[in-house]
Amino acid sequence: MDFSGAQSVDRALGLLALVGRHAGRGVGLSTLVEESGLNKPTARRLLLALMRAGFVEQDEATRRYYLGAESYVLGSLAAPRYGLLQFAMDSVVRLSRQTQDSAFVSVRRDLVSVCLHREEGTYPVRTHALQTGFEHPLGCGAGSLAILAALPDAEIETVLEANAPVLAASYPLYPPERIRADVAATRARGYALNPGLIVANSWGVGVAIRDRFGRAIGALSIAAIDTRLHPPRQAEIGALLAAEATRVEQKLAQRQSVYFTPVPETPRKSA
Amino acid sequence: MDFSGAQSVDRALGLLALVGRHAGRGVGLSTLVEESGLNKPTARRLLLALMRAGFVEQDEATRRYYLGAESYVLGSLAAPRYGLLQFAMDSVVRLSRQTQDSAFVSVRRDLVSVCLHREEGTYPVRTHALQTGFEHPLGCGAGSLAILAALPDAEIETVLEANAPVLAASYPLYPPERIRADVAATRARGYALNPGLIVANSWGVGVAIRDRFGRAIGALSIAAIDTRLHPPRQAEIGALLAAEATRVEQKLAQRQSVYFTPVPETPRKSA
DNA sequence: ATGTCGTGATCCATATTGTGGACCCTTATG
DNA sequence: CATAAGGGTCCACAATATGGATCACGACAT
Repeated sequence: MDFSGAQSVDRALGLLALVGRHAGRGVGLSTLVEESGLNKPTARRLLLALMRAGFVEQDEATRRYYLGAESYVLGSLAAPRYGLLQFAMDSVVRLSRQTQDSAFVSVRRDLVSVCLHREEGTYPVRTHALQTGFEHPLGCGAGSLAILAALPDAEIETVLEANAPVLAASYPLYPPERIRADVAATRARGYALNPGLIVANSWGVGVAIRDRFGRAIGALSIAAIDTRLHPPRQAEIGALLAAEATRVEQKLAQRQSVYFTPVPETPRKSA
Repeated sequence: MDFSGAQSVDRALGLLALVGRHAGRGVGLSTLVEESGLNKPTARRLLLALMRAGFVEQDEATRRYYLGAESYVLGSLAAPRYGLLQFAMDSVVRLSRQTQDSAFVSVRRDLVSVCLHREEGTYPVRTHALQTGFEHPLGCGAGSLAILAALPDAEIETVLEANAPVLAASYPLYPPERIRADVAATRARGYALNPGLIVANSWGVGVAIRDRFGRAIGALSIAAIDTRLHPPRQAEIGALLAAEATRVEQKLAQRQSVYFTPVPETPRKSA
């Protein structure tokens, strides 16, 4: 038993994450096969295991795969430690109401940022470039860039290096130098701007959310078509985002201190 | 490739669920070995895989295992489908304030009920029989019994049969006939009562939460020492719980209909 | 100091376990 | 009614996980 081992577990967990990224819409087997790089029998076998454990469910009629109840239970149990969504929800709703555009919370997950929630705007022309579950390398997209820019310089370099292959392969508009420049601009401005680099005409403004120790753990952002994000409105929205980010940070700090209250070990029953 | 297969995945997912049941407190390796029935090298190897994927984290200093960020992300992505906690949170807080006792939301997970959140009461003498992450077979404990009693009779029998081994092994005070009687009493009364059967002197009152289709998916409950749960107060609390359960059900019904709005398939980037 | 118990982590020969190319079935499509 | 696209499955092959034994560390107790 050296370092690695348990390869089927790695693959299964990768699949599970993949199903999660499609939550809400559901995924077909062939999409999963394609995105995971596994082959059909293997993917299916692992999905059966995930279903046995309740982490994934399959719609009998459409045969599409969705996250299962156990995934939800697990996340709820992890919430005291990482509960960004529950504290950011109010802010996202408020932002979307105030701006009439779609608002988002994203969370940092290692080298990428994942969109946890999208609150639909009321303005009739909307961009659907970002949806719940979508992920982008840190630095690509408004929220994602806001998170990156809030990291220490050394960490930024580590992240960019680790992301280099993905960036080169799938984000042609994002060479590392461009991201470094964006980081500088973000810091100078106070908010991150994505001028339609992922989907043309779909612009975004984002601000980072930090934990009690000052580490960037996520971001709030707003997306709209380019004509609705001219510089003066950018700055306005940037200020709104910053104010809401502060509120979220306060709630987080409060709950985190509760969480770190020592809890005595207790006997338990297990199934 | 017949029906089963992917056994290491089954074990890994079992371990993951187990770590979740200890979330907040963290678990040591030996506890996991004991509770999972695996042996040390295997458990460790699987935990390494879970850590590689970010579902589990290990505290460098204490070597205890906790749920990781990916678990949280996954749960947040599953929330639109199963979001009980986010809709019940308000009610639980209110219940705990009103009664001064500890209040809980539990969710049904197949044959058991899992406590998703405990809101501490203010009354100085408190029972700690139920904590976040603990699970009991359906029928054992106030919330758990409330859920069971809300199921169709046929399903109750199926559940009791499937749970028979666990009940016999770990719940000596809960023979199936006793549970059947409790179900009848619960239905007659309108709320479930646990008269200290899991931990002596720790009583509980619970009411089920149903989804839009009338299926019991979880429960709200209150726990206190026996002297604080004499019959008149039981009934009072039962009414409070029923009122809050209705509120949660309304929020759920609303959000569920939003969820089922068709969403067009969209191209995505994946890491 | 030093013995010993509890816990965490790891080695490595064994055989059980997963792998994936080829194939079948069902449902949409022209 | 042909054809394709997607979902699901078989089975010979070999790579993979398994777990008893062992080591490493820290916390007491002597």
